[in-house]
Amino acid sequence: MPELPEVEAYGRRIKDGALHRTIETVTLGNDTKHVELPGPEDRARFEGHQFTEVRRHGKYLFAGSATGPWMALHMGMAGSVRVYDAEDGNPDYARLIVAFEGSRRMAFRDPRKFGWVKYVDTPETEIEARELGPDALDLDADGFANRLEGGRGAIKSALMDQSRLAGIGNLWADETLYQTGIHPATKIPELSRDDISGLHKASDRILRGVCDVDAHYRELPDAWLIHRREEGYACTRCDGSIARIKVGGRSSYFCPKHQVEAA
DNA sequence: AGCGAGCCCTGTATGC
DNA sequence: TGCATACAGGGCTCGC
Repeated sequence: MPELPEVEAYGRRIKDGALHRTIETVTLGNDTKHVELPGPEDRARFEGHQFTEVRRHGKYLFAGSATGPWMALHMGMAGSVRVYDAEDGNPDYARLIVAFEGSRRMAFRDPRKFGWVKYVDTPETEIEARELGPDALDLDADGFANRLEGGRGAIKSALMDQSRLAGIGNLWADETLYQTGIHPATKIPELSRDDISGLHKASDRILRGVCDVDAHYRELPDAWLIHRREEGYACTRCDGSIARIKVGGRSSYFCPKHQVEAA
């Protein structure tokens, strides 16, 4: 689940339940052998501090404060954040647990172990080090077009390229292309200005829409692709049916009838 | 530059 | 029920 809107939802959980509470301990959870997590010294840096601020850049989440340490989190393919109380017990697949004074807890969960957590001085240094592009929701139409400029490859790969713009992954790239009527393998130079502007409008609308429902997919409009990412399902925009191809090595669901590749 | 392949590790769904 | 296989929303590295 962890693309921009899902990560935004995890950030909201922290804001709603874990801010302005003094951190007592940061401990490892279960089965952490293959998970990249802060060592004892870095974990200890958080003790006595509070998270007063949560920031998200693309798919990266940061919790910290103006004067204290920052915790950077990346969800990988299946990670999530949960805020709960000690008496509820730690959630499954909890890899890192932040214990605040009282009983409040925050866990980084990651069944597939592709995610990570680390100590960072500031979010900015981490964003810079990873060469992330601007957050997808911070781009206006011109900015969006500028970030795609110069690309010669498939539009879907560019939308998912975190150094061009940060936050869009496989799901919402497919959704954006579906709603714009553009084939995922279309080369960028073949797109018109209107195509690019349409992609910007769609991605903005989609990402905000998913944020608005806290990434609860069932609350999204019935006509969206998200509800029919299966080969053979009926398209909601024409009488085509959903197909799957590989673009940039990733499964891409689309409607071959209304998402036609330029000749 | 951009692409595909391979890889990281594990849960879930499917087919036999 | 058990077992094998394919697949999953991310991202890194390598070689062409």
